[in-house]
Amino acid sequence: MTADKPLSNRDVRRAPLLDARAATRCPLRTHLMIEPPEHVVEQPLPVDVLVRIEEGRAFEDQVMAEVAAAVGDLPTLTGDEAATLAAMAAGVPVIPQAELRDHEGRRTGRPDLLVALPDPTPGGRTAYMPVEVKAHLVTAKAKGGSLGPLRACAHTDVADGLDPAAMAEVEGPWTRKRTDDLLQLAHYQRLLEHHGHAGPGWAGVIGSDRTLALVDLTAPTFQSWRNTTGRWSTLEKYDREFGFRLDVAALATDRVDGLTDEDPLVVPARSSECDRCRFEGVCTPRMEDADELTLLPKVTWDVRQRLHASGLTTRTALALADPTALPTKAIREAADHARVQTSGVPLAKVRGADVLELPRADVEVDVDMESTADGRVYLWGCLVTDRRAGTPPEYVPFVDFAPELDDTAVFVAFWDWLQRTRKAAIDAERSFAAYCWAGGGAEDRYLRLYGPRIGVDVESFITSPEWVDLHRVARAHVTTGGSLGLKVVAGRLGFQWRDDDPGGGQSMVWYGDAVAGSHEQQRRLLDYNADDVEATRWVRERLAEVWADLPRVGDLMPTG
DNA sequence: GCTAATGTCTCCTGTGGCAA
DNA sequence: TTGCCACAGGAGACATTAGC
Repeated sequence: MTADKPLSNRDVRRAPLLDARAATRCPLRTHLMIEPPEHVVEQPLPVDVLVRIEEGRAFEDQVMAEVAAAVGDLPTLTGDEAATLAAMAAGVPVIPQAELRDHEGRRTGRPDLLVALPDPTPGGRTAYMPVEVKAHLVTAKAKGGSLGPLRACAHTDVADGLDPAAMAEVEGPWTRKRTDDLLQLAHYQRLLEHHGHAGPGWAGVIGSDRTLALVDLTAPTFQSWRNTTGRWSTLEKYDREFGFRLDVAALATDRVDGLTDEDPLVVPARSSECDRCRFEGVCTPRMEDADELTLLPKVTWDVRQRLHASGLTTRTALALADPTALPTKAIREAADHARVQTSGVPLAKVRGADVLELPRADVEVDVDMESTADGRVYLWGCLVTDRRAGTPPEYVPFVDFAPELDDTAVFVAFWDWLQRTRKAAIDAERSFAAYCWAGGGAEDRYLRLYGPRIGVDVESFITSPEWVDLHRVARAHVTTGGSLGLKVVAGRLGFQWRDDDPGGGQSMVWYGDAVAGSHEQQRRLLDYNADDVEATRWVRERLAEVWADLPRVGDLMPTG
């Protein structure tokens, strides 16, 4: 299955070569990289993102070193195209850090490894499959979000030669489906085809547990766009996505060279990529000016297209639409978000939430934990409030900043204190409740991790009415017109954090300094955690106070 | 009894939210 | 950046019903 027809409808010969990320990247970013706007303010990546990237590179270096040790005689290419072509021509079994270019297809790429396959190409050359090293899981526990049964081996098995077609499927785990990984491998496969060294479509990903998972790029994998009967292979999806970016790049190049004044093929639309894109400061004002629909939660590009087709092209138009005429629940919710965003109110009651059902108790404990990058909790922070006594809330942290973290001991101290506090409340004939802002369920997950480890029954506590997820409560009652994260909801209710940048990821960086002995960063982490538990208490108190005065989302109208 | 239409249920899959 | 979870919509399997 080769790309036997041009992927683009335009003359792309002057467009720059696009790398493997182009097919998954925002197409407008591809355009702006070629035709950058005048005033781009470079936004440095968040520190925690940079740390993750660095960890990913370190992992890759380590894996590559292990592969080199297993192979014994690995050539050193470090991105040399001529050396890569020479190595392939010579049939070198494993080629690291390859560099491939395809000027006709306007492609360039650097696969981590090229591994020779047992059967040659129809042209009699050595066939290769591309292999990428990724610092994330390549296996899944179940069918959901997977490619199917796993075909896998140890990463060092590349030293002995691989025959993916002859490998048996592994019992148990499935192959995780990650679109960005798959399209990247498809990009390398097309590069190998260009040079006449492609295999039949096998590729591999070495994951964080050093499993080498084999994938078939020709297998039906993706739901065809607006086609419910067929499925596309990874290569077909890649061709469609890459071909569109080529169109975008070709037009951008022509505009830069003054050959056309045709409008760009893409307009700014919000996606998760925006948060780490250097053009975010350019696109967001444009989206605000255009009253762009994708500024609303859950309005993806596909939903936006459906709304445009029905004549709803702005947030204001959607806010004014008759809810009963909107086709799906998701779009009706998007219309409610539009009402909040266009009316300028910070918070509104969701439909059907007339009575505030917020569990309260005489003794209330707000809980928030912080954990290390490898998933061990070093801090359980608690804010205890005795509402009957009327005394000020007290922050009680259970923490270990030692280099040799004993996270189980931290949990034991936290759990014992929580149960003692609960028992004392009940003995004094007072009601008790503990609150968290769970969202993704991190607190529950860690309780279930540590509870069995120390032999205590956390399950009956988690499922009891005494353990309250305030995020769930908030979701059932209010909308911000956007995120329902603690930072947003508490902020809309007037809470202010002491630290300028109280992001969860930032705290991981502070933790590294704290473990190294920085008392300043230890204090900062405790303050940050104390603010988080104070914020959940604030949400509970303020929500009860302002509930009666909050507008109903159905009553909101766009202003201005 | 066979077939097609319809309804119900479960699983799959994509997406978003949240945390670290 | 990754990982996990929740949710919603769609697809497919299966059961039921109506018409012949």
